[in-house]
Amino acid sequence: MATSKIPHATAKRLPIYYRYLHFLSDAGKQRVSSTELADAVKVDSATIRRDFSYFGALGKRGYGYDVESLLAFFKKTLNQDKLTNVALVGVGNLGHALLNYNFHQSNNVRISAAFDVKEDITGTIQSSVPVYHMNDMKEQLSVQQIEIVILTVPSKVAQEVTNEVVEAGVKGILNFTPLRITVPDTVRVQNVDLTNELQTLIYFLDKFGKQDENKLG
Amino acid sequence: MATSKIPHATAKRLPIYYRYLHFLSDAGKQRVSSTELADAVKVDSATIRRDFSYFGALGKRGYGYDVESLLAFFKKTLNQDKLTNVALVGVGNLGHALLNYNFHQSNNVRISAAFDVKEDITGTIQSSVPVYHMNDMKEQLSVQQIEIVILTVPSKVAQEVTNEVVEAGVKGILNFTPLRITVPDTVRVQNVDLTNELQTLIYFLDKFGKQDENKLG
DNA sequence: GAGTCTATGTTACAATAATAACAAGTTTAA
DNA sequence: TTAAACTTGTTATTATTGTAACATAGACTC
Repeated sequence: MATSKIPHATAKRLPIYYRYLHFLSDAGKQRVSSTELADAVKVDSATIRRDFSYFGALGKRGYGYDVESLLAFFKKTLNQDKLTNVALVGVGNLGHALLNYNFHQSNNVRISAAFDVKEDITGTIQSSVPVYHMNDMKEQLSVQQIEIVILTVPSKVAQEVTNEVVEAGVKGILNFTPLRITVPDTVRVQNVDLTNELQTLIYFLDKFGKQDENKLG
Repeated sequence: MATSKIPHATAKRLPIYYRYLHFLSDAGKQRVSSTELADAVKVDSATIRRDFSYFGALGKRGYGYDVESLLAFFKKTLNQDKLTNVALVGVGNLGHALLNYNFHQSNNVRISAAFDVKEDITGTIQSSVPVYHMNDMKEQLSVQQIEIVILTVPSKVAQEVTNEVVEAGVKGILNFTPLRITVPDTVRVQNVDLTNELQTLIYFLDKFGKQDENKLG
């Protein structure tokens, strides 16, 4: 099957396409061209056509892509046709915000359990999500057959907690801690590093600034 | 100057190196090798040496890198030696979490102003940050000479607000909205798309799952 | 229904990034 | 002081990603 050798770079763009198709569909648009898409998602039109072509001929020459059928195709490809249950580990500032964050809106994802050590919230329901004590994590993850975990614990305990969720059979971790956690290669980690993003922005900004100065000088 | 042609991929890794050097310094370590670093930050040791070499010869053969001097070098390179003031636009769930998020801890960044339209929080101070009304945004951004903005507004108004901050002279936007905003090419955008990250993770997970099945079958 | 127009899918090319390999300094130990 | 061990910096190689170009299939017009 062709889908087994989708380039990483392509795979990362699929959700972006998917979301914009959703938007077009909601707006009642029937067809869309790669150029139009390119403008909206800021990806070169040739890249878009190339990305799509890995999945076969999804469009029609001289016409473009049919919004509904393309949307349906990506829905299936991105597993958006079935609900994915995930767990949130660490209900601090960021964790709380993610509980409220509407992953479910354009995304068929639900946070079905949260875990923390703080006695004042364990046993309660936060933003419609039950919060369990970390002691019960392994059991709950197994029972609920949760394969994906959002990690928002303090970095001090990040590796320790990671080991635990891996033992519980988790296969994917969305890692919000600044640490690069160690996992067996059957487990996939996606890092979201807020500080990094900001620092990178500052770094590039400064470079640009200097260039501008040169131009002026 | 060599620093003007640092590859993008390298630049994105600099903050990761910086943070780990910080950790090593705090732990009192004197020296570190590329292999050791590689293990901690999950980047190939050759890649690390290559990355570093863009900035000149930072290490010593047969010895490794001196933690303190490397840290000092990156501190300067990443502009961590001076405080960067940023503004937060949109004080919703995520915005609130980011106000509490400790950017300042290992990062010399401070959120010095926040903006929103909600009358119940404008004029108040949230997590030690004054919240202004969106109507005063352009003025405040200019007065406070803020060049970087964290964008956490509803996607509906994302482009509109973007235009405004750009007019106010902002040069970098950390975009948390799922929309790919349009800016002049003097402005840099760094996208942080939480839904995307999660979807990408789900996508890859599914592919791996299928592969495993094949292996078993 | 023939001709023009349009936008895909693909092929060829260019740029960027990652990895491997190793020569050349430095350290360390004897 | 010498040699073995180590680790960088760099060069050569490979892999990945992005962009350009265009032939081709199909849509649209009259």
